[in-house]
Amino acid sequence: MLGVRKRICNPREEESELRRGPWTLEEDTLLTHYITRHGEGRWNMLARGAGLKRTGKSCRLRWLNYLKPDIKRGNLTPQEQLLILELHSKWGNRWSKIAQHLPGRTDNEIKNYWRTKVQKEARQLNIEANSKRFLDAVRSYWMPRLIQKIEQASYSSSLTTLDSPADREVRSTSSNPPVHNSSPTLLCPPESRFTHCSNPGSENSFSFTSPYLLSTNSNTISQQPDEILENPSCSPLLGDTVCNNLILSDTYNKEGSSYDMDVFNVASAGMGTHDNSPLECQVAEGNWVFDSVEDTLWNMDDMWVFRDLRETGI
DNA sequence: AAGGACAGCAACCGCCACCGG
DNA sequence: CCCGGTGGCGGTTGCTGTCCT
Repeated sequence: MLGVRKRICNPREEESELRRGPWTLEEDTLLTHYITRHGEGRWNMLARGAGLKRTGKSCRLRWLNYLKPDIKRGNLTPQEQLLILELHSKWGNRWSKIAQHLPGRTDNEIKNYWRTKVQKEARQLNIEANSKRFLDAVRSYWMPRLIQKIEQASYSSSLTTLDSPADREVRSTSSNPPVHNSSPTLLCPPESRFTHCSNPGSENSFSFTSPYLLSTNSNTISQQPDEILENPSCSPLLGDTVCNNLILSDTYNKEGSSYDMDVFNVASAGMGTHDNSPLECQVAEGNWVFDSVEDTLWNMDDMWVFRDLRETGI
């Protein structure tokens, strides 16, 4: 598609011969230099002023999604993925609103993530991507799974820095380390994990590093979720606030979901209200607990083995 | 080695809200 | 109030690289 010219639809476009398709390095340079000198805005004028044969919209998109200096590249962290799941459950496909809470990430990137990763899973499960069933699946399994990863990463990094005898004592008496258990079951039910995450200052808890907390430590973050900003009762324990708002807001504690991860019937957790196709969900070969902490990219494929009961005839 | 399938993602499109004349 | 320009947003497309057979 390189160098593809826009279809000539009217005399004005014929006159300007607007370019389409991938941007060249030269175009990027022109746009960047022009914005550096003159700032953003008035994109149609900007495009002409910069000598670009592009629409203002195209220039805006290129700048916001690719050229802007604070754009963060690379895979989404588990924290970011967790945040996306939570915010999407609240706001739906409000990508730009969600992106406001992920510094350096664009709405386009988040949208692509959702479509390629999350919706793909929904298709494989034969669940409507925005259905209540899927929302429940996300809340009940994928989000706790991400939290687990975050916890593991946090604990792992803390081990590398904790080396005094006192620290070792704390470690040896801690009730919360991610014990390497050979059983493919949860170390503890999500409720208890959330409990100790709600007390981040405790000396013997390994802290759950919430995405909001991380964001607060970032130089670029300027916003927090609306609830936190709007609800004065959420302070002063930020970790507590985060946990309550982020995780325990809805179905976790209310629905009495079964957390027996060996075999889980989706319908028993309040799902299956939209169709009558109960799914059997199994944790894939112990991955729930012992995934490599270095595996920072959340791979849903290794999380669950779903079988449609209709196929198995159970 | 070749080519088909698939995933990831940059870019485009259409719609809509806002704003100034 | 109307209208045209502009920008923002969500949905969609299609190119490219990678994996698989």
